[in-house]
Amino acid sequence: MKTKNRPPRRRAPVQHTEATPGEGTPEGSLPNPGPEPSKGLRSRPARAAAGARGEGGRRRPGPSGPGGRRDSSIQRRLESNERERQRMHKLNNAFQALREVIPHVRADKKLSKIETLTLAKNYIKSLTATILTMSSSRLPGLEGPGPKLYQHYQQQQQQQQQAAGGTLGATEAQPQGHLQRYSTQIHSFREGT
DNA sequence: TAGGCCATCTGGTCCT
DNA sequence: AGGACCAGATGGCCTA
Repeated sequence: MKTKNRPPRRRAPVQHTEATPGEGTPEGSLPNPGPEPSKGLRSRPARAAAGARGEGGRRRPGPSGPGGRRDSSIQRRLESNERERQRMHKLNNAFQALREVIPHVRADKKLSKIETLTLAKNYIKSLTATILTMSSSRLPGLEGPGPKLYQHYQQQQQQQQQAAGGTLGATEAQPQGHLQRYSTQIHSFREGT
């Protein structure tokens, strides 16, 4: 496993799309839709030139005709790109928030996304097991062949695993239920109910 | 230099 | 209809 201790990289949005690559539109000559750091974005390094060469992004199969897209189509694409960028930024923020709450050994190294998810899953599993074990051990009348609550939990896990074809971690369903309830609560609070 | 990770673009599909 | 979501493609950056 490699170390990934590097400053966060950020790329400039490639604001192009109207001209087909190599079709006479000079790099960066596209209409700049407003000032660069618009829409609350922090400054992003310039990389606008890349787009005209088809960098970062699927190449279009070919020019659908001379001149490329219509202006309205270009505008929609640019807006869509911006939304996608924002969406990915939000996703990355969520990853960062997750990194900050999972304890891990390599505190000096940034966890990759896959590592973050894997650790989070295991962390939740261990916490769940701990809670169940502790709570069942403190409940009266649960002596006998182990904590019944935990047994029930394990049974659930097995059933879910079978239902999912054994490909998914069984614990996914459990936190989602909690999230669902939490989300419902948030909405209730917002609406003052 | 290869491989891992990532940001971005893009078109398709789903959802509201 | 428009936005969100998704997955493929591409290239940059970084480390071993």
